[in-house]
Amino acid sequence: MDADGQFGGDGRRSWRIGQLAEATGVSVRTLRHYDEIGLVVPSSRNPAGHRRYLETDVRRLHQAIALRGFGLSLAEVRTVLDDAGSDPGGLLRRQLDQVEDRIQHDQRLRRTLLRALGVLDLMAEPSVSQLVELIEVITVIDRPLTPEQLEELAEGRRRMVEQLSPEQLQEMSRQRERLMDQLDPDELAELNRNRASLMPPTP
Amino acid sequence: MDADGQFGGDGRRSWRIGQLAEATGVSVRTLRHYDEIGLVVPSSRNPAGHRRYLETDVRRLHQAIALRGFGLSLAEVRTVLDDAGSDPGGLLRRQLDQVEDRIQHDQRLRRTLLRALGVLDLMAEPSVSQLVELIEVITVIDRPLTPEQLEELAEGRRRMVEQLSPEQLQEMSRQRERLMDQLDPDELAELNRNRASLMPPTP
DNA sequence: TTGCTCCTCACGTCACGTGAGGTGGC
DNA sequence: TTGCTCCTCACGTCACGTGAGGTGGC
Repeated sequence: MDADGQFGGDGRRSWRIGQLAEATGVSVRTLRHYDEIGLVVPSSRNPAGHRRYLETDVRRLHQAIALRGFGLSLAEVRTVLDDAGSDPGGLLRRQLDQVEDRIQHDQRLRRTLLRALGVLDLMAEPSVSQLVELIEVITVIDRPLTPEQLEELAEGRRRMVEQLSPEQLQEMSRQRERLMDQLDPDELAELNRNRASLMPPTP
Repeated sequence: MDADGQFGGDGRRSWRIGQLAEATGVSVRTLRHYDEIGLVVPSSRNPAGHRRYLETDVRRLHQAIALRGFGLSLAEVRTVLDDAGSDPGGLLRRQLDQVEDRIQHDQRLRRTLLRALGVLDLMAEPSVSQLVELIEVITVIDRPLTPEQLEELAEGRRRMVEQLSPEQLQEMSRQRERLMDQLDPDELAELNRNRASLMPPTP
């Protein structure tokens, strides 16, 4: 039986590019790319020029995929695999720093988005232009709203509500419920805290 | 005084591209790029072809920068600013989902890196090739090490230590301290927990 | 013999960075 | 007059995706 592989004269298993892609979850194009840049070059080709990957190539590929998963660029992956006397502890340490920075940044972004969702809910018929103003308020000012801004929001809401038909009002409340339903309890709690924090501090 | 701006016949302030870049923190090239793709096009040019940004352009730019900060692509920023009847709540919601996914992914990666740093510390003279094997063990297997693997690590350590001079041993311990010093208390605690969890469960 | 897999170009993507070579403005 | 700022090409980056057009393998 030799359905998913092939054995050379030396008895060692070899892989076709498609089989290897399937087995590792990367694309055939990716394998060709790694070959092109010399990162993972198949040990041989068959007479027709088809790539034949041997065990040693497969191992190197697995290593490359793992390192890439650590966030290394392909150039960095190459220097590590070719061991340019680099320092593994420092390498991991730098990667750790990068991930932690990105987590920090994303957590700030997450809070901003939750805050924006909170304010959006205060507004009547939040049009995109209003959203954009809101974003400016939140990101540029990044402070609790002034009483005037709150009044402006409330006034806009009143004006809109007056002009809406009962059906439109119902639709709005349905939309709002849908939005709230999509938030998990943690997010909802944070959103409510944010909404409260938008109000200027009571003296 | 007209040192950092210019007023047209209609009395409205206009900005030169360099001033605007300075004020907003984006590069001049970025402003030219936004002009090229029609995202933020200056309202006019002076006779020599120099871009003149008016207040309205500056506002649009601020909005674009804010939306880009939310992780939108420039194409998405454009559709939002040009209001293709898009739905702001859903937009924010999708962005929130994306950030939360990325946070999850990065937190997993962070744990893997900490785990790898922990194992690295168990090894003697961690060469890059050992690091790479380690990575395979951690990412592919992702389970506590077997007694055999632990013994292999310990054996490698013993063999290395035997061959090292006292100076080399001292240098190694210095390096290890430096590595540990760079970790904050939270990370150290997690690393120690990880190191403990690498051992197979005691029956 | 027929699909299926493989091959090599080669252009496209995304958001700009980076010169090259030249002209206007204070 | 001298810098400084501005201008327009136009290629480079990064890790592939996506055809186009053709050939080998089971």
